[in-house]
Amino acid sequence: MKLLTKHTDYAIRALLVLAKKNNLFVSARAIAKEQNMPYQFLRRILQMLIKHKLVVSKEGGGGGFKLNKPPKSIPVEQIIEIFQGNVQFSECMFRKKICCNHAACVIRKQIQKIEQIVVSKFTKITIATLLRDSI
Amino acid sequence: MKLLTKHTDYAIRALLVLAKKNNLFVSARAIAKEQNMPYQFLRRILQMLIKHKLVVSKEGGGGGFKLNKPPKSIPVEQIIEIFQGNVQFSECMFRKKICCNHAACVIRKQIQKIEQIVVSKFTKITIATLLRDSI
DNA sequence: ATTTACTGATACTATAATAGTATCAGTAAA
DNA sequence: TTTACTGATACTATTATAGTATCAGTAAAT
Repeated sequence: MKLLTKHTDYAIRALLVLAKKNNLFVSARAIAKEQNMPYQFLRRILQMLIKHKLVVSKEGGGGGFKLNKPPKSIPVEQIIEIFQGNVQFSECMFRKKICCNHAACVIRKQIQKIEQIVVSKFTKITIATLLRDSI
Repeated sequence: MKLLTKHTDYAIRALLVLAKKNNLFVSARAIAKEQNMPYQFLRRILQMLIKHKLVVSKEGGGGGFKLNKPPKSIPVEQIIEIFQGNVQFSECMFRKKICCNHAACVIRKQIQKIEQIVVSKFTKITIATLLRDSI
């Protein structure tokens, strides 16, 4: 039951680092070192975060990344969506083909309920709440 | 957020078929046909269910499988454990190595809470409750 | 100007998990 | 003795996950 992949996990930790440094640019190198993450892997993750407007970057020496919105506006749910796709409805789908019992499937309905709970939990957890808890 | 793999999904459906047929032996062939599952794949799943004492088998012609306990004593949580391993604590572990921030990790604590909720939900859903809902 | 510290973009590889297939040996009812 | 079944196990295909490597460009510092 792996709820988070490494992508998501690293992304959250990177965003927490940026949140702590407030409005300063922090380089990928510095984040990777502090959080003990593989540098090139982290860089790709940061590129994704830029594409989804969660962070902005500054090129050149002294450049790096900083948050593009307040930590309270970045729910973990959104980060999961970026790196793991839609949280709901991935069950009972198989290779783009909807499972044969789609409409009637009891199991699917139960799973959906649980997924909805998980989503609502992850929506309430934000970079801000994680930051608060980690201090 | 794939909560169930095909193994688990097929296992649940197979157990539902057996629950419906009550105390009669049903062959893997018949289950596979009714539920539109790959036959050999299902057979391996049934072997696992035997190993974990959820079903018993009868060899030879007219043989097959039947439940080894009442449907209400088979929570979905147990089936998940059999095919997907322990539901909890799989997060923040990476290749048998515990993540560096193990003790202090805020994210891990939040995930654990959510996992516990998921587990408790899946414990309440049993073959009996699914059967009831499907009629 | 040129070195240095950085990002942008993208191609590549390794490993593990998931899903599915195939085969042979044995059992028991018809 | 054929037929319909299970037991056991080896094999393959596909996808997801994780991680690496490289080249081009930018901008501050010297």
